[in-house]
Amino acid sequence: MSTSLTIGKLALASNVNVETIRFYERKGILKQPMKQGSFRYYPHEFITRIRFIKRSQELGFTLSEAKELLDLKILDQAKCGDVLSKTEEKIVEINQKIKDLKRMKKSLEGLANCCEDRSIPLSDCPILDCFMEKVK
Amino acid sequence: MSTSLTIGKLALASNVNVETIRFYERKGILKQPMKQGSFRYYPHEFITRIRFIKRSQELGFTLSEAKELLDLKILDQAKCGDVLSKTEEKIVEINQKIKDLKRMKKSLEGLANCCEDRSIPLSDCPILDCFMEKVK
DNA sequence: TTATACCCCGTACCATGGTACGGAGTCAAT
DNA sequence: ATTGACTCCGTACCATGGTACGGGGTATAA
Repeated sequence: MSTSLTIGKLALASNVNVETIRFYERKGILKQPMKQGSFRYYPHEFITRIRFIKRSQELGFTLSEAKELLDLKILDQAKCGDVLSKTEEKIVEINQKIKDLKRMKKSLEGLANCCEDRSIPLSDCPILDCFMEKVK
Repeated sequence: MSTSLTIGKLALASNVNVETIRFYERKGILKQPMKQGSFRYYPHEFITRIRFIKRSQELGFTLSEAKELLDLKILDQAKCGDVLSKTEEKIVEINQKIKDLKRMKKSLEGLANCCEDRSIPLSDCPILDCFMEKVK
């Protein structure tokens, strides 16, 4: 039927691997589509769903978080605040990650400053001692 | 012998799991220690080595990168610059990650601003449309 | 000497996000 | 009707960083 896509067409249209779609189904992230015989047939809406999942990943959500968001989107029993809450939690999480990375970076920079001459033997250079300094 | 540690004592002293030490050995991150019979006996130096690995992880290095650093440290054929290079590469990598996270954060914040009333139904709220906006 | 705490090894399992493969079935066009 | 492309399912495998388990051997102290 013209309104349905086989898994291969869906994969092509949403720019993912066929195996990825099957993987998402096994994980319950995409719901099982109608089957005619043994073949899956997807409405075009699934293209949007897969793009939604990919977009969620780009925004830092895991697949199971993407599933939660998609469930809200589909079931449509949800309030705006439900998505907003998840978004705000993710922002907090990202802020924490940025903080951690900045701390690492600072330590690494301090470490790099331990060494003044790149050519001297490691044993005569304090860099590895700096490595073992306590975390700030 | 008093100068050697069994795997359990080493694990205790370096604050990791026994299984973790065996895992590091299988992965070649820690070299095989002397064996008396079938038992592993570790010089105290291994405590420092494991702490070094853990510290490397805290600084954002993967286990295989930690192995490379540890190899430099142990073989001691290395110049200061060898460690410095890896450190500088890691700083670049971390900067990229920070950049990515900031981009995500910005998108999420923009997304959060799409919604003015948390209590309205998701279907009447533009938040999920904002979700599908193109990546800036 | 015997209890028991520790250690051995191999293997399986966890999460995360997929990819790959092989043998069989099916669909569609020529 | 046959071929070739596509799909089916189950399972294994990849990386990353471990944890858990089970059946056996050993070291040590009372």
